[in-house]
Amino acid sequence: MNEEFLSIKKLIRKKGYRFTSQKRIILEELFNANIHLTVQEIYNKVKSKKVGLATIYRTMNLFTTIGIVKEINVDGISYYELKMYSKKPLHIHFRCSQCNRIIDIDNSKIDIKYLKLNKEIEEDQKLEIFDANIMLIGKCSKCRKNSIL
Amino acid sequence: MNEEFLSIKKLIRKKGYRFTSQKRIILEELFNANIHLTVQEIYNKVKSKKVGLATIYRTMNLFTTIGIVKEINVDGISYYELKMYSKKPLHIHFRCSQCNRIIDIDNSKIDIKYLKLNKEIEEDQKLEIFDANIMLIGKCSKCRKNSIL
DNA sequence: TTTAATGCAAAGTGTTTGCACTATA
DNA sequence: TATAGTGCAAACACTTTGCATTAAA
Repeated sequence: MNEEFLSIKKLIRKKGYRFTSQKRIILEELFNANIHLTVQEIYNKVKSKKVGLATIYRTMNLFTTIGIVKEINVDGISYYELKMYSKKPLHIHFRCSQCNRIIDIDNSKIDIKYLKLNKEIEEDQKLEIFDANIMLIGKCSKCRKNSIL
Repeated sequence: MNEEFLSIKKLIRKKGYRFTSQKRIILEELFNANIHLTVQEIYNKVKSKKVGLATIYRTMNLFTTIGIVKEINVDGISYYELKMYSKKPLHIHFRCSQCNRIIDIDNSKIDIKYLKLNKEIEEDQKLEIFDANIMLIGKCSKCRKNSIL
């Protein structure tokens, strides 16, 4: 069990919740996946281990509230990904409208520019930004290649 | 009836759909509102005019497909706003996590910077961006003031 | 007149909740 | 051992769909 895992366990306890075997199993899946998962996807992975669907919903809501995961919503479906201890403080998602794949835009130079832009918005509008959901929609490199062939 | 309205009517016809009284009524509400509306909000405004809920769902799906409206999804609920002929080609939404109000970030300087950043992502990742959903989450100026008092 | 679009109600899908039971602290 | 958390099924909220009817072209 690694350090990050242990400190999440500690956080759950500190907030007054019990660290149940279900929470551990779900958390392990989030660590393994290291990408956004839907409740249904998590359920498919853990149903054999006697974890009910309602528990996953409840757990993901709890994890979102205490800041363990980040929720992004696409076409009415929620995707969750580990937020704490992530190397990426903010990141940009891209959805291909052709193959519906969701990919992360992984480029720290762009992230930094984006964070600067957020700062600018904060000053201009006199507000505070805690978080950002950015979903770009377009055609991914694979689908572009295929349409040329 | 203004020019924009007429060209949307023309577009619907050109795409092979009928311009029904229901589509006209819904379109009028979108013009009046000039802000994101949910299906339920539209329904409350038009139910007295004999427009059914299912028709609004069908119409909003059609309008989204042919590019008349833009759909943004917040916590699983879809909001629609007129897209065509809008002065703003892209715009950034902000949701206050305290009062849950959604506001538009209206600043063309920021929009231009954002569009440039999109160009950069396109080149970096070899993809094409058609559209962007940007939702910033934080505390709005009003709630910030109130929490100081 | 033809047939796309509508209204209604039923079905579908993702999520939440009440309650008896289980297991953590 | 006390009570938060769970599994299950029922309830919920938003959305889609089948079908008879209506109205646009």
